[in-house]
Amino acid sequence: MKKATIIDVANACGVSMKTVSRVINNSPNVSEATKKKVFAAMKEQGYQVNILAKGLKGNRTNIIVVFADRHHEEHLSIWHNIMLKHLFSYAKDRNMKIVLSPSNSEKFEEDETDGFYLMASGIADGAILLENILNDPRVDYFEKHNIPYVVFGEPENPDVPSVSLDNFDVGYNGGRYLIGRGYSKIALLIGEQKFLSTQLRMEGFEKAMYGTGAQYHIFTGIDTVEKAYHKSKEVLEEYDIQAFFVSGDERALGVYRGIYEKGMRIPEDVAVLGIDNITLGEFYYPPISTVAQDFKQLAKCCIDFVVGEIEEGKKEDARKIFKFPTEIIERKST
Amino acid sequence: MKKATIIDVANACGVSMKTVSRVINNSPNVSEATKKKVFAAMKEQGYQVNILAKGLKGNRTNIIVVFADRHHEEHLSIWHNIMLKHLFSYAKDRNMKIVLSPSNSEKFEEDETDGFYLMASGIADGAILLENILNDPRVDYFEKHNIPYVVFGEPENPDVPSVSLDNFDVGYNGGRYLIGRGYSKIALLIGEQKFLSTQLRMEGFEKAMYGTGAQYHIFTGIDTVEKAYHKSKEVLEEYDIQAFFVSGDERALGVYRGIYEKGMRIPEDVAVLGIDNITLGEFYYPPISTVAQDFKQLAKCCIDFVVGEIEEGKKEDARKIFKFPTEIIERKST
DNA sequence: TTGTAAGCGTTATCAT
DNA sequence: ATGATAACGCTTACAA
Repeated sequence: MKKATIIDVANACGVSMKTVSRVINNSPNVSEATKKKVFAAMKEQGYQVNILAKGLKGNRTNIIVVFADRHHEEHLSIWHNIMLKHLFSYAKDRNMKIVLSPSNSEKFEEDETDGFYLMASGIADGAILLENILNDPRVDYFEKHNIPYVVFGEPENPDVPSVSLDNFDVGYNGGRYLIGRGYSKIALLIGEQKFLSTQLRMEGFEKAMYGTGAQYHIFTGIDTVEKAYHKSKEVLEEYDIQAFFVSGDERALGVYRGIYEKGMRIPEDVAVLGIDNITLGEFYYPPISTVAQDFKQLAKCCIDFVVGEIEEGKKEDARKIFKFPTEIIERKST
Repeated sequence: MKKATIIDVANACGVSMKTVSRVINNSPNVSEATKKKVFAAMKEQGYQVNILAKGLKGNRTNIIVVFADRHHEEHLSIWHNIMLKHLFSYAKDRNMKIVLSPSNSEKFEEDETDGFYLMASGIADGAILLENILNDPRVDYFEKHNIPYVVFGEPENPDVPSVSLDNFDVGYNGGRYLIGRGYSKIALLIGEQKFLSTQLRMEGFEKAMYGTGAQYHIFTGIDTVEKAYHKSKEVLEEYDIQAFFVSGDERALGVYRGIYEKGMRIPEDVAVLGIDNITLGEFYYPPISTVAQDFKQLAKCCIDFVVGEIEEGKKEDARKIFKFPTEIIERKST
């Protein structure tokens, strides 16, 4: 069955294609009568606007692409699930379509298989980059071609529009909280040090430790559940630790296993504090205390920024760095 | 900066646009010399094919859309993460782009925000529906418009191309395994009964129990971690249970919590067997035994089927129901 | 209020 | 082996 075009609809109700076009885009100058006729014919024929044709003319497609990096191949985490949920749902409120596409920052230009191709063709009006890559060449592309975008993550470059947690605050908040709860021998398990977010979290944490007399150890490069598991066992063997502060609730589950395998209890023998507040964390045993982020607000901010630029164009003077505070959610692991 | 078109490239090297088009699509009749020239000009100008224009001409875009249903709003689970990872990665091998889009089977036609719009515009060559919905109207759309697609999930209708686990086998395998391990008081926690996959798993499970003298209880409607948690506590209060068989490793984590909160141990007091083999399951405490599916093969099958139809058209006589066996992975929870 | 014609970037059909 | 020209479905001048 062939799809109905604007011309089919026009013929069906004896008007020109332009009139149909006007109705679709609800231009002001159409009589109510013809409008009715046209709508009827559209429904009758199951007509749907062809975004391809619309986009080819350089018009808005109302599509925003979310790029999830495929650096580690294992690209989607529980964190992504929650973020995407809010992204999808808020985009709908803003009358935008969202698609998720994998993309590799390293060779997006040659690779026809890379989701970035969608941008080059004008299929999408804007983009959200999940995960900030150092000196991401895609950012240059966006800038060069004046495409609205925002990166989610700690901005390395203040000229890049970004939405992120206040990562210093994450480390500081968590550290203060643990000190406040009376823990004074703490291990921080955190991701790769090359990321600014990692560095800031570390700095915040150290600031919180400063002057408290607490003993602390920082272990970087812990970016998978598996590494978190192994490292936690190692740490428990070598150090006398009262609490783990783990960057990422998901990874914290590995730490739970490590602790239990050492025959210790949570929180009686060792406490665990996570980061993120993923839904699943409430069902760990015991439910994990965590440095929570407001996913909904974060997602809203990303979409609002990009849609704003799509609708009103880029403005030189506009604010483009957004940092959000975090909040401690105390459950049973501390 | 304006994007380079085929005409820009053509002018740059003094050939016609058609010749450039030939080079892009590597048609046979082009001399090596011009081919070289054209490639050079393309690189020089940073030329990338415009999928929009290509698609408008009715040609292949090499895009496959994966639809994740937004029935429960919380659409993406850990299961999806793993499946998507393999879908993305195998699609790349097949030289296809994949995008994920949310879509609601109920009102995909009116809702401009629904990812289904991508299909209607011919942006994508084919589709994969994750999660099988009863009498999904989108399936009718695909059939009517002759669009290649496959649904992942137990086929309710044998005319619908589908890829799924052998769900009877899932229940049977798991049940047999538990019996074999000596458990004779078993609770099965499983999703909504309206789904055929649920029914088949139940049937398989009951078949495995049949004649063994085992006592078993089946609880349906357990489709979230939270429900699994509450139900497990309830069950432990009311019944004398030796093992839980939980549909979904992710939900099984809730059962772990329920068991521990009752002061029991896994597997000494109660065993737990999951389904899926999600990566995280290895880091539960104790690591969960599970009825495993071969995600990679499943993903491959989906892509191969859809790409096959895209390339060779639909064939009436072709096989279109694919069922895959499962395998027990024994870890420490049983 | 409505219609006509040109063009967006590509590929297909003819020619040469 | 290469090139001119017409589509594809839509929007946007510009007319009427």
